[in-house]
Amino acid sequence: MKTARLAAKWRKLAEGRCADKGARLTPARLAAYAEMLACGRPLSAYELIGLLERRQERKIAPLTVYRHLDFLMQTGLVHRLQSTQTYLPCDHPDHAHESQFLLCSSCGNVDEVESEGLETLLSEIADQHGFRPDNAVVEVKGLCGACAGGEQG
Amino acid sequence: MKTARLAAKWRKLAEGRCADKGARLTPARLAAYAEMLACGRPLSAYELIGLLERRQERKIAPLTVYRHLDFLMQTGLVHRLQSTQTYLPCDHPDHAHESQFLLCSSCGNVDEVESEGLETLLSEIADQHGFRPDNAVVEVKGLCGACAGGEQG
DNA sequence: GTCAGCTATGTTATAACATAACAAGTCAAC
DNA sequence: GTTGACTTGTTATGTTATAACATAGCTGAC
Repeated sequence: MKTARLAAKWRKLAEGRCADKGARLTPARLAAYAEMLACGRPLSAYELIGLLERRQERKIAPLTVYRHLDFLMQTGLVHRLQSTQTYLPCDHPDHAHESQFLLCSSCGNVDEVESEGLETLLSEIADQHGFRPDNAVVEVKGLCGACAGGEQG
Repeated sequence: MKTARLAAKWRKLAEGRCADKGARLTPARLAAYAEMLACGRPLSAYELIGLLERRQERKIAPLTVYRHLDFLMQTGLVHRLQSTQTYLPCDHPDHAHESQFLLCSSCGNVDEVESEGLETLLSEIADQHGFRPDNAVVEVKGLCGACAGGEQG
């Protein structure tokens, strides 16, 4: 199978994470992951299908790719951006974590950040409302430094 | 047009908010809003279409309802839950605000909360990353008090 | 009042996102 | 090498959202 080049470091991390969970990082799954890493920006599922089809020169059914995405999300290698319905490789696949995202409306770049303070505060807020939190979606839209800077002059 | 009953208080608030913006709260828009309020839980666009069709005994095109939803979101009367692709009347339509949501995975109930502290913290985090925030999606999934309590015994 | 221009709505079609059901292949354990 | 679980392929369909264009209705200038 023709796959995008994937830096050894990332492959090692991905394999490690799958091994931890007894999950099989098959060639097809690795190919999807590699393509996402190579792309460097969030992809819709159908964009990913297109890239994989071009790379492998064959048709790939949506369901196939959705299954790969589900797998990669479960292993923590990939995140889904709820507000744009796109998928993005995790920036810190070396450890489990909750993530928050800064999405630039101008260039489309996405910054994945981790803030313990934010998680704590969210827990407190939930607690005040008698709510037992499981996981939180935090996606901030705005302008990244480069785009905001360029705008101001 | 047959529409769901809408408490005078809510209608006044809605009319006020539209008047402020020079926006026209037409019967069709009001009908969509009233249906959402009457329902009391988040609705998908197509669920809303179904309710409106039953109420008015005629076919309604998706685009029509999406337009009403866009209008209601712009005027701040309705929010979209990104993580479930559903729509929910705002709990505090008397003033503009950013909102955070607590979504119960068990009963489907959604609590809309406002936390200045959270907004401040999000701003700080954005700032640390040279990011200029515009708006933030904050949706916490978990169990509401009632459901968490029932589970524990 | 009526005409022009804007806003809202209706209609038909299609794009984009996601899953269901079932068959076939692959891999690991025994 | 057979069994059983997991993975992938195939076809079909469900769900969410928008495009393009026509019609209707309000609004303000005259």
